[in-house]
Formats: sequence, C-alpha cells, structure tokens
Amino acid sequence: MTEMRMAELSRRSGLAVPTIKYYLREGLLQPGRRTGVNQAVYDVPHLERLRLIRALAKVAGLPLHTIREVVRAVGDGSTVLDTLAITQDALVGAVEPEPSDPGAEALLARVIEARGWRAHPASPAYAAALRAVAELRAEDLTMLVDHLEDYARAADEVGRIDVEAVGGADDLDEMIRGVVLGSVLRRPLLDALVLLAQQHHAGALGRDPGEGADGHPRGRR
Amino acid sequence: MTEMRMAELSRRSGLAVPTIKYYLREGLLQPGRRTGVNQAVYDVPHLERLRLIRALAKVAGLPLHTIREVVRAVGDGSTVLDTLAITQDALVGAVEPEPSDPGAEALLARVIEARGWRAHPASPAYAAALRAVAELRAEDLTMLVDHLEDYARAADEVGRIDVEAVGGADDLDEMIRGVVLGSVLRRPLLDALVLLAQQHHAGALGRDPGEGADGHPRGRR
DNA sequence: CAAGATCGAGACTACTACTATCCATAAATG
DNA sequence: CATTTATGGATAGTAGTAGTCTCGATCTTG
Repeated sequence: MTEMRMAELSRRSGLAVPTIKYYLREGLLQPGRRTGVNQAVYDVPHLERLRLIRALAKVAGLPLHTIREVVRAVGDGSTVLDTLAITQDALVGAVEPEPSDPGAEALLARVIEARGWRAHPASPAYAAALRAVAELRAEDLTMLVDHLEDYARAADEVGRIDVEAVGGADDLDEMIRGVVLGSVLRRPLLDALVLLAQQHHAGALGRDPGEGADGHPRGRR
Repeated sequence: MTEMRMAELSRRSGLAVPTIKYYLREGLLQPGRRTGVNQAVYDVPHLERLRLIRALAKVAGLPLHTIREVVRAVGDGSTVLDTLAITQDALVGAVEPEPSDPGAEALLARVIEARGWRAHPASPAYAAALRAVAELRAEDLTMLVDHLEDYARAADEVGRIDVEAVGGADDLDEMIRGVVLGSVLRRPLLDALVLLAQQHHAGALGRDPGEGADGHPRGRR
C-alpha cells in the first residue's frame, strides 16, 4: 500500500501543501482518488509527477502553463512523434516572426539541404532556428554565422544521440517519457557542457595574467 | 551627425518611449549626452545597445538584471576571460546545489577527465552540468546518461567553434562582444538546430500514420 | 510666444508563481 | 465520544518582473 494523504505527499515531495493544492487547481497534478466529500488519497505516480514538474520548472525553466501542456502529452495516449511535436512546440514557445531576413533564410535552407535534414519550414523549430540566425546576422556576428554548418553538424550528432537513446526504450510509455524529458532535461546538460568546453578552449586565448591558469570564472553574486 | 533625441531613438529602435526611459532608470541603457537640465541626445551606440538588450531578452530569454550584468561587462574594460566568466555566471544564474549525488559527480568527473577539459569544480558551469546530470539520474533517464561522453564530444566541438570563431576577431573589443553575444545568442541557435535534427532522426521511429512523412510538428496554439 | 517634446519621478498595471486564510467536514487521538 | 488536527475547496493576498501611464517643470521649434 503506497497510498498517502496530502501531508505525506507534501513531506515526500518537499513541496508546501499550498503549492501542491495550487498545482492541483492549475491542472498540473492529477487529482487524488476521492474517498469522501473532502478527502482524497495520492499515490506514487503523484509523487513522480511532482518531481517531474519541479524538474521542468527548475532545471529547464519552463513556465507552468507550458509544463501543463507537456505533462498532459506524457499522460494521454499520444504517439511518439506527436509527443515530440508538442514538446518542441512548448520548448520554443510562440516565436514571433521578426521582420524576415531573406539572407538568413537562404543560409539556413542551405545548411538544412547540406545535412539532408527533412525539416518543414512551418515547424516551430525551423522558425526558432531562422530567428536565431537572423539575430546573429543583425548583430553582425558573421564569424559565428560562418560556422553554421559546423554547428549543424554538432546539432545533428546531438539529435541523433537523443533519438537513438530514447528509441531503445522498452515500451511506448517509456519512449514518450524519454522524448519529453530527453528534450527538456538534456538541453541544460548540453548548455553546461558547452560552457565547460568554452572554458577549456578559451584557455588558449589566455592573455590574462589576472586569471588563474585553469580559466574558470571566479565566484560572483 | 548621427545624434538623435528620444522620439527618434524610440522610432528607430521600435521601443516605446516609456520602455526606453525604464531601461535608462534600470541602468541597462547608458544615459544620453546632456544638453540641458531636462534634455539629452542619443547616438548610434544607444541604438545598438537597445538592439542588444532586446536580443538578450527576447532571443536568449535573459531577465533584465542579468542583461544589466552582461552589458556592463561588454562596456567596461574587462579582459576576454573575465567577460566570458561574467557571461557564463549570468547565463547559468545562481544554481542551488540540490542534494548532492555522488554518482553524478563521478560520472561528470570521468567525462571531463576523458575529454581532457580543464574545468574547475567551483565554476558555475560545472555546478550546472552536475545538476543536469543529477536530474537525469533522478528521473531514471539512464539511456541519456549513458551517452554523456557523446554529448560531451558534441559540446566540445561547439565550444571549440565558438572560441575559434571569436578568437579570430580583429580587436579586443570585437572579441569581447563576440564572447558575450556568441555565448548568449548561439545557444538558441544550437537548441533550434538540435530540434531540427531530432525531427530528422525521429523520422526513423515513425510508426505514426497520422503524421506527415516529413515528421514535422503540426501548428498548435 | 504658443504648441509640442523631453526629463524625471512616482503611481499604476499585467502576469507568474506561489502563500495565507477561511470554513465545513473528516480523521485521529486521549 | 469529545476534542484536536488534517483535508479539500474557495478566495484573497504577496513578491518579483517588466513594463506603462500620468504629471509637472522645463526646453525646443515653427
């Protein structure tokens, strides 16, 4: 019997009771099993859901209304590609088109072509990529834009690993969970790893006597 | 004569006058050159700064107080490594330690060792990476954790390109601008490219008759 | 010199993510 | 079984972020 009541759910999740009630109200946490007019019991899935919500909020920094969409996708019987689509939508959010930049479009199209990616220009991921390229061009960061193909190669590698890792899951539910959490939680991981790599490679630029030889940032704030 | 007054600054930046005043109050935008008790003129650098602020806010999603730190670093005479440190600090924010996970620590240390990265455990990037690994483990996403080395290889590639691209800049100012904007604006680019790669590679998983063959997400929201 | 713009300050608003209070009921405890 | 504590549901309040509005004194421009 793993069932518990609110107090224990709060204790085991580390979240305050009002917060859990709030998540219930907002439809982030599924309601408990009712045992009376104003009584309910919760189970391990509730605990897992709470951990997932906290991970999406704190690690991935997603707003709660986005988390609601994502956890809903995990919950219902969507297919893998549907879930991936919903999760990607949620991750990039509503991308405003930004006054279009034909140069950026051409660059991106060329890179997608070169990589052989089948990517539809209507997908939010495409819009996000386009916007990012346009922004780099608007900021005159040509030296980065020039390496678009190299970034795409690295991105291809990461996306391939994501799908490969998740595709090996035992059942569909596990796969869907992997798609969502993989997309959402792997991102901060890669971000952090890139920062570490930057530190490493920046060491070579180190005309900086005030800084330690390891090139790491001093603590601040 | 490129000088302008508030109205033109607003028109050319696309930002409302009260918003620009707000940025001035908050120390995000440098004050204009005073020409009287209640008059000031602005110049092209002000316009550039506004574009930068908008890019950091909208594309990278940074909060204004973080943007203040970053633009300040670009402005003062910091060295390249200092600026990288400040920017990385700002990007990862204050990472709460999270109940430590020795297993995650060992895994991360092993990967850093294997890549030959010189990364100090005190750096915020290290803390962020550790937290991400710990979270993946806590969510039982072993299939992703198992590919930590592969992700690190891709991250190394990206970090190397970043530094290489920026290192080739003409002068120090340009280099510092590149470090900041490269770190901040390259991130959404890579994120989006990874999503496109995921779409591409997920096509192989496509046991999904309802979805188009190109595997792109349908518009939603 | 009158109309409109500008500066600076302070008040107000919208949104997000909680947190507090209340109450009727239900469970736990001496 | 009476009393203390907990629960669910509802409503209200709070803190932080990012602006937006209004105003009066001053300044520019036709």
